Amino acid sequence: MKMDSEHLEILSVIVEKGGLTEGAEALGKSQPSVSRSMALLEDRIGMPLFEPGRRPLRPTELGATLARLGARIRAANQEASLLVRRFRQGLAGRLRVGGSPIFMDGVVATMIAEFQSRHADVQIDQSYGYLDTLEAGLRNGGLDVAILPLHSSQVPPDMDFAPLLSGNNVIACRAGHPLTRARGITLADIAPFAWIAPPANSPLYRDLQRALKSIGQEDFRVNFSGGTLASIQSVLAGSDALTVLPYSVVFLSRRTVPLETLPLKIDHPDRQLGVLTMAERQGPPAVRQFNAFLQAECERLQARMDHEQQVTRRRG
Amino acid sequence: MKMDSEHLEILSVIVEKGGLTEGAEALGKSQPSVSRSMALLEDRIGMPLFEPGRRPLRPTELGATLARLGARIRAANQEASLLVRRFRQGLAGRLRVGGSPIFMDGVVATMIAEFQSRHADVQIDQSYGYLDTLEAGLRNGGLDVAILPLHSSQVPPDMDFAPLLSGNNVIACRAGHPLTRARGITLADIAPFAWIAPPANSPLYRDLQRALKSIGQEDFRVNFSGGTLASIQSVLAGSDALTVLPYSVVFLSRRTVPLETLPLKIDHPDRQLGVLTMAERQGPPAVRQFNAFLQAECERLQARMDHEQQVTRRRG
DNA sequence: CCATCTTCATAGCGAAAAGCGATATAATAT
DNA sequence: ATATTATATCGCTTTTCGCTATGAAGATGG
Repeated sequence: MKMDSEHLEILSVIVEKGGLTEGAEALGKSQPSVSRSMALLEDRIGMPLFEPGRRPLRPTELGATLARLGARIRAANQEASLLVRRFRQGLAGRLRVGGSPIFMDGVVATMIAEFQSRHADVQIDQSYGYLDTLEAGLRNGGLDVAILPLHSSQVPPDMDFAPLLSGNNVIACRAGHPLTRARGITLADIAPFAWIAPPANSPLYRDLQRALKSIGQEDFRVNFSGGTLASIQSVLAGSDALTVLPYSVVFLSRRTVPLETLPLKIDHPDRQLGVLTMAERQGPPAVRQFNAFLQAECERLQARMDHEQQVTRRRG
Repeated sequence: MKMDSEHLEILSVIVEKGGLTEGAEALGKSQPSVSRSMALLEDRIGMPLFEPGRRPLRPTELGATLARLGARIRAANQEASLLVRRFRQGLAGRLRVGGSPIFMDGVVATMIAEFQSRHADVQIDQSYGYLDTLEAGLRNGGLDVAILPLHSSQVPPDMDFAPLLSGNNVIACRAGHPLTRARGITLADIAPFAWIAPPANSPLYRDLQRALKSIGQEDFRVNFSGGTLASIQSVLAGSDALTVLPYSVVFLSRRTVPLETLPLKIDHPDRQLGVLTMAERQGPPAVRQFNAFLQAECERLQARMDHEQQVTRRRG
């Protein structure tokens, strides 16, 4: 014998408030309405919920016990309402974000921290991957957003790509590296130094190949590879090795790691770092909030980077 | 924004069963019905509960979270149904029973133990009092049943009185008391012995006065008064004092306390021990169960007492 | 890649319920 | 006794619920 949860909730309010009239007011309903609801409930269970013939309506033992259960139901319901409200505002939910490792670690992670502080109940699942993996993740619903460097021609037709930052790569080295003292760097200057290579299947690795080829160095010596950004930073800072990194990563890393960029023009790929999402599915509000947040943060970052480059250019 | 608890319950079943069709079946409803309920819920909260365009219907993050809350609601609802069922059968509830102290302690308490073993979840609140207190208790709803000795003329018009046992009083003494050896007891025989008196305002006290008057003894010496049955039994068993008790109390007490009754005919009041209840209000099932139980137990007790008296009479 | 199967959504309709205001009735207070 | 307050009932409309029938859209298997 299933009973109406709504009725139990009404009962709990009536018992709590101590009367039909007050209960009805608290519920935002008319007194006759709740009266009839209770009459219906009493009919269904076939037992009185209130002591008969008492004017300050007093619940029977059964009524009081059911009212307690009604209160439990009401609490769950209110929690549900609250949850929905927070969800709508993007303050709750789950956000599955995947992206290329270096950029995720070097740029996005710092922004996620800030995002979390404003949207405390958004759970973020971060994962790493390159275009094919991320694309599949978006398609099968395992991923809400993907963050990676992409050229507009590579964007699948059923997806949207929102650029965040220019994809400029630079050659990075430790601060105080011998090469940073040279004025005009030549191929011969960099030839002696070993290289730190990103994972062999990463776009960044291909960028490295291409960059070196563009300045005439076909062959290069790799002394470290396969590490995530944290390892790369450590090796970079502790040796005279060189590597190729997105400028944005170097820019942000310098807050904690003493790095510099070599004033060497390399051929950087015609790509932008950006956010790839499914076109139709605009996702839960938390996703939209996150995308908007990333956009804003990256704009600020881009401005700071542009400013610094002007200063550097004036000086150098 | 209040949401329909019923919808949350349906959602929880659907998520649990893994599909609309199976969920509908589990709920005993048609598939279109639950489909529409979910559509309605989605409209109200303005967000999707299920991933769009997926055939083995999969809930969104929000849907899954709400489903958990729905499961909580459903559990409370089921508990309520169970409670009602138990209540209807008189297996749960609260029973407030008041009565005259001696009879409650000596007879009713032994029966309550048996009742509790069959109706485990009936909580019994016992209290003591005489006619006026008990009547008031019944009237103001503080008491479900009252158990006391009453003459039919004393029954208030708005109440019912169900007799349980004849109200015969006897003079009780310890087993092996000097008087029990005498054949025909005279006034002179009992004159030397002191009396244990029930509380001065109790009917039993008036019975004592009346009984002694009926056998010619106007004046009597009281050496113990004011105790409950347990005390009276102890004093009785440990001294040569006499007292007046309902025969049923003496009968049952003999299982644990060595008592006898004097073969002295006393004028016993024209009353019966019985159950007084409000006429209209037939109370919750637990109350009815209890009344019926008392009735049956007392009938058995009466039969045993009648049997014993025949035996005694034949022997004596 | 097409046929088919399963699963879900929609339409249409009758019954039940929930909502309201007006009003009757009953219990307490004065 | 009368006034007051609290609850129950009535008549009515709107919303929701339930069903059957049917359409649409993945998933499946050749």
